[in-house]
Amino acid sequence: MAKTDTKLRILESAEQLFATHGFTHTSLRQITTEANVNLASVNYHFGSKKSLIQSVLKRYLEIYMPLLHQNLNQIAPQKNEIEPVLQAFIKPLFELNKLGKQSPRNFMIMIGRGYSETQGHLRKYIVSEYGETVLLITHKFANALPNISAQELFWRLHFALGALVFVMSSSSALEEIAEADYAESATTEKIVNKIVPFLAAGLSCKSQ
Amino acid sequence: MAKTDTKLRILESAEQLFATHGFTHTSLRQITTEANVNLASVNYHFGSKKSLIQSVLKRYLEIYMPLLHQNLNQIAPQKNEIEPVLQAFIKPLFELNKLGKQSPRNFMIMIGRGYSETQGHLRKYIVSEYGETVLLITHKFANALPNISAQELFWRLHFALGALVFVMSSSSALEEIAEADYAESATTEKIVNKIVPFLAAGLSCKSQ
DNA sequence: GTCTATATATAGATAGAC
DNA sequence: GTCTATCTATATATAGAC
Repeated sequence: MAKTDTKLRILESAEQLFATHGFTHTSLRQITTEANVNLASVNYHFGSKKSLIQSVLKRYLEIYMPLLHQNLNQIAPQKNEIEPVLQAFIKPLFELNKLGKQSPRNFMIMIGRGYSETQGHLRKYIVSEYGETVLLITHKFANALPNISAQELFWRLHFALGALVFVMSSSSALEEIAEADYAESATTEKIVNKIVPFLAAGLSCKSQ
Repeated sequence: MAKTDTKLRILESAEQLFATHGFTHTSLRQITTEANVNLASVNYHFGSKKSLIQSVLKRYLEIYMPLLHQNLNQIAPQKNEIEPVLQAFIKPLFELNKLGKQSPRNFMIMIGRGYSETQGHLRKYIVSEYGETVLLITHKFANALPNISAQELFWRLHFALGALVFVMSSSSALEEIAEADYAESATTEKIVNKIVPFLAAGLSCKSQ
């Protein structure tokens, strides 16, 4: 066990615990115990807990956002063809499997928590750091949904994000129920496959 | 200021703070300061913080669930007529306005937090306490969506719940953005009106 | 029922030896 | 870079006077 990977060990344990229990429910003591490193090493390597949280999210965004950008650039969605756009979000999500088995799920949960627990800081960070990709996102959706106004699209995209984040956050509880009630093993990938047509229909519905 | 309403004052302050900051982010000191009562009175009236959380949720469920049951009984949804079913959930939600202006929003947020912060305890409580209404819910949805299997419906209902809970939780941040970017005042009621057709389309989409 | 004072636990952060 | 020991802040909960 090389001592130089202390920083990485902290990142991996923190990610897992943040996704499971939330940022504030997770103590530095839990993280360092799980990572098998000393308590003080978090502050040595990251400065503070807040900075550790940002590092964990950054690690994902640095992989995910360029892949998303690339995928979005490769599609030319036709009118009302929304599923290819959604797939451009899904495919790079599962590229995160390379970091760890639970990473796609953890990433989504942290995005959700970043929205509701950090007073919009995460959204501002994404816009400032990945502004071009954010523009590309709205552009591709606007192409696929030319009849939807910008503000209507704004709300629908957040409904969609919410549905995804919520099932991921509650997925351990929901998976248990699904398995008990329907003898169905519900992996992250299966849930995502179920949610794509749901979101596609919602995003492209007629406005009243 | 009658001293007998200490219990009510605690409930109201707790509700507001729980919805804004979450259960664990809210301290008994914050609650009692906000309610202008003594710190020790929470434990006198409720026994513990955990029990206070349950009391706050109970207060809403006791009003909401019978109204929901009644509304569901009054509809006879035809095939693919999903909006009346959704309206049966929405209408009693705004009956909670009687308790306070922010109550519908707070209730939804607490339902969401109860799902992801309490390891499924809330869901078990609802099923055990309002089992008949839960059965009625699945029954009405099954009537409106006869081609959807039970487990597919299970997931779709949770996607819908997630979308609703997420926009409510993030609504203060999202409202700010919506107002800044689209000069649109986004009240809880407006958001709900936007989400109903979105959810209706998603719930009744064709399975792949 | 309400108050003060305090017990008890646990959090994040840091100083200083190695 | 890593460790022990500890500081400081804050949390829930309670004992006991009034």
